[in-house]
Amino acid sequence: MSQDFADRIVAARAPRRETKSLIYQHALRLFAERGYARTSLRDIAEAVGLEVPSLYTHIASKQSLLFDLMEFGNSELLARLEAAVAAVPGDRPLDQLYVLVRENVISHCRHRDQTKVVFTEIRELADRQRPRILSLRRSIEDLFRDTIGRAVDAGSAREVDVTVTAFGVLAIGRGAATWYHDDGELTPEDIGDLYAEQVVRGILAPKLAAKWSRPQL
Amino acid sequence: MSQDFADRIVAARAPRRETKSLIYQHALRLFAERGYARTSLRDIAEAVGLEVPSLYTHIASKQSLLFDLMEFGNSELLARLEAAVAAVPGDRPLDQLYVLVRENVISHCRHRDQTKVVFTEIRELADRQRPRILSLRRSIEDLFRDTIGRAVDAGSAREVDVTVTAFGVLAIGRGAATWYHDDGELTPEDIGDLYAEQVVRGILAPKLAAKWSRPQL
DNA sequence: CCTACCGATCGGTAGG
DNA sequence: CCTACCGATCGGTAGG
Repeated sequence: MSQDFADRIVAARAPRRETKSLIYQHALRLFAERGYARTSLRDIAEAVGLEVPSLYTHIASKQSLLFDLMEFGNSELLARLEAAVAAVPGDRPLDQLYVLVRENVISHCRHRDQTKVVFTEIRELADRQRPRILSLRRSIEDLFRDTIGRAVDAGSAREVDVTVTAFGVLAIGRGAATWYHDDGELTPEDIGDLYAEQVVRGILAPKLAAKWSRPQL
Repeated sequence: MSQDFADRIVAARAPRRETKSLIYQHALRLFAERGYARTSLRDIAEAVGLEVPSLYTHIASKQSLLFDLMEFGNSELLARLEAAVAAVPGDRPLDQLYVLVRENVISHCRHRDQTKVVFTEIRELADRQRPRILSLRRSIEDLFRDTIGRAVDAGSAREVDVTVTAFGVLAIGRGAATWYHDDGELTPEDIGDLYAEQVVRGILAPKLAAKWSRPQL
């Protein structure tokens, strides 16, 4: 066995974290651009600067790569949203909804690749992997449902269908990821404020319409 | 050449319209379920009850099948939306917006497979085919932009960003296609009314908030 | 981390 | 509308 061969086998047994990170970065970008089914392991390997079999030092399969990206993407979004709600007192549900919608829009604009992959490629997961991702997604939906529900219960919002309203709000955020560009006139914060105000006014109790104004954050 | 062979060649030269229709029906369903890239011509042929080469009596290629479905889906939606707006006088832009949002939601709920394919598979089109589809999509967007813009100009709506608002409304409709089920409690019309009211109230001039009510259709 | 390789599947064609 | 077939590409493995 030559020195060269030995070095390469050692490299395979002591995988570099940096390489793994590059694999995930390029996989996310390529999955978002072309879709999971149209991205081959050859594409990913080439982007990273490896041969295909070398990828298997770092990942278990193409599918596990997708699963990891989807789990991280959903978890990160959920954490951001929970932090946003927690920053506003619970007795002001309309303001909580405002920051929730705003943070959701901002996150989707800032992490467009994550959004595209997370919401387009669910059907590509194995049946065994899917429940975990759906569960995370449901937690996000529940956060919106709960906040809207408390605004209704407090009499600050009209008696809207909580689930349908929540789904509409979530769709607006995902939509932003499909058209937002960094070189546009509006920042993610601008867009977040714009949608948050429309959503709150859309369900606001009419008696509050004249005096409601955007929360000072 | 046997009688049997001759019959089959004749059948190929005189394709039945019914067969072509079945191919498009099953292709739409399968593309919506699994995605274009994950649907093989073998899947489609099997669903229709043919062998793969027989498909080519009716279609030019897999890609042309997708293009035809996307062109039809977008054209049909545009026609429905234009009809909805035209049914309301032009001097009532808020009511026009209401019926526009409502019809958009209803159409997406009723034609979920079309929605899924039309908005997910654009990247699968050839560069030569894509402009035609993007042009149809832009006409739909313009219809919303124009209606919202006239509501703003008339002073009935706040001075919102017309494009961002239109994209939000369109996203809500597309979103409905992903979660609506025929066996739910709400009809497409219910959901259409719900979202239409939220959208109109969301941009309504505050001075009109107390007295605005859903248009009688 | 690489070379060499494999079975499966793909869209599509030839020819009748 | 079918049988027979093809070159390209896929995810992944053996072995060092």
